[in-house]
Amino acid sequence: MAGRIRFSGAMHVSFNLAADLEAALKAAAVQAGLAEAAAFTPEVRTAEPKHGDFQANGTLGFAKARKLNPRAVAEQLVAALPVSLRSDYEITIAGPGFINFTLKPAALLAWLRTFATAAQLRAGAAAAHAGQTWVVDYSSPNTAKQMHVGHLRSAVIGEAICRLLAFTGARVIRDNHLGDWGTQFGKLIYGYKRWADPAAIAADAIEELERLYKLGHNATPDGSPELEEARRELVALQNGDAENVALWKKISEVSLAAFQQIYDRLGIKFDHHLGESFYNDKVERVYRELKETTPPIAEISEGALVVFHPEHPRFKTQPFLVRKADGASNYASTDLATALYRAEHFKADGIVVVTDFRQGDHFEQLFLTVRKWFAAKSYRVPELHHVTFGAVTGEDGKALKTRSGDVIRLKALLDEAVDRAFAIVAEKNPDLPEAERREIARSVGIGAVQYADLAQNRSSNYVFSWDKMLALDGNTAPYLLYAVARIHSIFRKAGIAPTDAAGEALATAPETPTEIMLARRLTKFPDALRLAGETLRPHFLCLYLFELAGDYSSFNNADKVLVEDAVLRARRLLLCARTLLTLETGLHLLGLRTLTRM
RNA sequence: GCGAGCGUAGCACAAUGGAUAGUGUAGUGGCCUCCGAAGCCAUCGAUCCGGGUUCGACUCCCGGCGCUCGCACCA
Repeated sequence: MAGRIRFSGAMHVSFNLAADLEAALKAAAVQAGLAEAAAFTPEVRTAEPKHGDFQANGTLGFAKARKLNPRAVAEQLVAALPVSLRSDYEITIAGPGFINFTLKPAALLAWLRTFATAAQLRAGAAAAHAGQTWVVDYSSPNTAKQMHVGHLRSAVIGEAICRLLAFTGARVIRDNHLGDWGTQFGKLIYGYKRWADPAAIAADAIEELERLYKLGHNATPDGSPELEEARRELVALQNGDAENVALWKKISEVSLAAFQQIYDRLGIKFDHHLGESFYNDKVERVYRELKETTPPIAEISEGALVVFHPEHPRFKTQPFLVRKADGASNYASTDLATALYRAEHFKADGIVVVTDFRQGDHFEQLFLTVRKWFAAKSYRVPELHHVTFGAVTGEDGKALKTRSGDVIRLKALLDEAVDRAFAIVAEKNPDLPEAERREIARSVGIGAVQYADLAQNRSSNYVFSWDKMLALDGNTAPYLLYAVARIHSIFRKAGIAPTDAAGEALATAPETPTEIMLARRLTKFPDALRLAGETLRPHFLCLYLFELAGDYSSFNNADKVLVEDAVLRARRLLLCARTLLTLETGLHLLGLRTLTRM
């Protein structure tokens, strides 16, 4: 994949230019005969535009550690770089010893010509996870309950991660790990059998199930005979009682149907819905295997089966409760069984679980346990990642809770987003047909909600506010979608398709400051993909796309595209086409739908 | 009590140990006989406190302060 960079002559243009520079500088260190050249890491990074396209920082540390002059080392390295590379970049040594690389216009043009389609971008990016299988566990709501704003982040972030992994070469398995088993079903069945209203179920099943759960919960206080009855319902369910199993299945079905309506709006389609119930008969093997290793990984403590991690400062005393004292399974039991299933059945190379940060301890203990267990049994250990995010909180700064009574439902949030977007479309573009305005409002409104969640990295909590989540100005989805729509508009006016490459042959290298700025930004897409994919943090891609849209807007404002001069026009149309390609590809990776008009 | 995450302009965020800490929004001042003003240009304004490591610290380490959360049978 890597290989030497060649914009001229050999006609090979690499996708990830930073990676090529890294390799070239490493080779140059050997070529230049530097002492301990093998220990030299160039540390090539994308640079601030004012400094160039890429910068190598590695000479500073390398030189200092060996009491050499960093600038002199940098000079030697640059002199040892291949001629082809030196003809593609302006190379300067700056400050204490940074090596700055700025792509020359001809090299920019060569890169833009080479990566002209989504398939070509994908082929370039696919090396990162080629041949790997990744299971992504996200959304994972509890059945019989409404999805509320607290469920949004896992769904949106999880889907973006799936798409990023798939684009960078992985086979991705989307698994919705439903909370469809456990003590709450005893109370729900108790309530259902007494107070279920068939008409209400037909109208809005989840609404009715929530009402029945609350009734069941209130009717079964701690220590009451009613609670004992609810427990018997649960035991009956777990022992395969026909009536309760049928009821449970119905609850799962209507819940899933309701969830799917939300998923459809967010562009999410799961491959599997293997909830906790699926692992009910798979926990015995977990208990057995954790006990039969030498030394045993799990032990009995206070009647429960627990795992301690003596090497860990906290988990040497804080137990991981794997089986309850009454013999019942819990969250840890099913999660252990889940990890094994994913490793064995899906042959996962990587497992990603997307939940809020409050479950951090649980997953840290889970992963520690899985690694020991798999190692002891000689199972292959997949990469294990807990992707965390901060909780969405209410005005009081406390986490939003389902029982608080004033939850904001996901459906209502999405409806509100679409309504707000519709009001703006109607105002800005009253001439569009009603149906198209509705369609635009759907993409803009839902996209704004998705983007608001994806654009920030912070795992700190944020206070829920309609205005913040539904903002349509500034660094938001509408800004990016607007740039896309304007580019489509130009191609409509020009009477050619953005993918029509025929006219591109005339295009020359970028010349004006805004053309060059835009072209340089386009070549950074590989690095944004790499960064977002490696760290499982989609906000790096958001940041890149926002900057790209900004550069495009400046270009669009400064340089007219549809001019008489055929060469100039071709040059600018090429930039428009590649910007469109990159923005659309990137936005689709985030799970957004793009528009040709808005 | 033990532990984890977070603390950056009025507000909301960014910065993969690098150069003069970037953006949005709010404020101020400009730009539509010119491919879409949901836009562009300019300007104002910030790293919680104290040490340390480093050529270089918002970032890493130590000690405080503040907020949120987790710590035995919920998920």
